[in-house]
Amino acid sequence: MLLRFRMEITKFSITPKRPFNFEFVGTLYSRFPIQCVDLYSHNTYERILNLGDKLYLVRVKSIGSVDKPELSIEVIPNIDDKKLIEKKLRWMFGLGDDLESFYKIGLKDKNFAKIIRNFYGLRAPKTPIVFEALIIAITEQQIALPVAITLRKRLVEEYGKSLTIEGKRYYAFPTPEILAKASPNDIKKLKFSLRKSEYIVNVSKMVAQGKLNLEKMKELDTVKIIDILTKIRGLGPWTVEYMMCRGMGRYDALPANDLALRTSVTKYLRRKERVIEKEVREFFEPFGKHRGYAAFYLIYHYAFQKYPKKE
DNA sequence: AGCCAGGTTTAAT
DNA sequence: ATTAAACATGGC
Repeated sequence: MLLRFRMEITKFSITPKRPFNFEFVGTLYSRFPIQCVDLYSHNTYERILNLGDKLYLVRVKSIGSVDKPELSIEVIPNIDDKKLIEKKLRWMFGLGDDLESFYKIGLKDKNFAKIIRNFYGLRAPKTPIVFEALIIAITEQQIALPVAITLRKRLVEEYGKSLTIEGKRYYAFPTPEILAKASPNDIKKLKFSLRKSEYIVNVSKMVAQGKLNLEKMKELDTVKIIDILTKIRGLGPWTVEYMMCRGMGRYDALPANDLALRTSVTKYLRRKERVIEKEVREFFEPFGKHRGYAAFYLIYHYAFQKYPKKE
């Protein structure tokens, strides 16, 4: 007779600071039909977290409201250290972000205030570790977002470890160690350009060998981080600044040369010709150290029009 | 069918 | 110090 094991589940809840609109998490991750690591459907966010070299599936649902947020969490398999998961999730959902200060500045502008009201409680999502944001940034260089996401999915399914739960296979984002061992030609087979493949393997090696500690770099000055990282082949200013926002939560960084951002600012200012990087920087100047957050709001204001919410 | 999309490097002027 | 070409896919 067969015994069926039921995987043990850890359950708990998190009370975020208000405002937090959990639905926007879903909108962000289900905008494109292609989903890979961050999954969202049926009002539930799911993803694999790699903690202490073990994989966990985390499921998050909202059981509160924007002004009285409450999240219910499930972790499979059972984990003793709930605090560790909570800390990660608070980071990933941007629950510690200073929305208040950002809103205070943004509300001064009549038009920008409209965007803020539209996206009230939207928090910028962050990757669990900086490395993931860096690889995502490299993947997204110079190609359309849906294309980049397709490529990323191939990379994840080729190199990410996976966990099968309730008959469904969930992929973790590939670790630096795994990508360090890959050959650029293999990654090229996934339809990456050879250059990007080389960038990815090279930087993964540096991280895996301990020559580059991205987590530790969070403490450095913005200029310093950009200085150090842009010396690495394949990492230009855009890539580093994007990584700083998405992976380090450093919103004093601004990926000002981002084409979508330039387009967004152009539309906002009702200009005919696409503004240049310098004008983007000037535009976000009033936001000070929240400029990256303001950029995030503006870009999504227009992105939601271009790629309307699915489901 | 052709142009463009959330850039960076290398190699010319 | 600026400018151009190469990289390469997929969506419209």
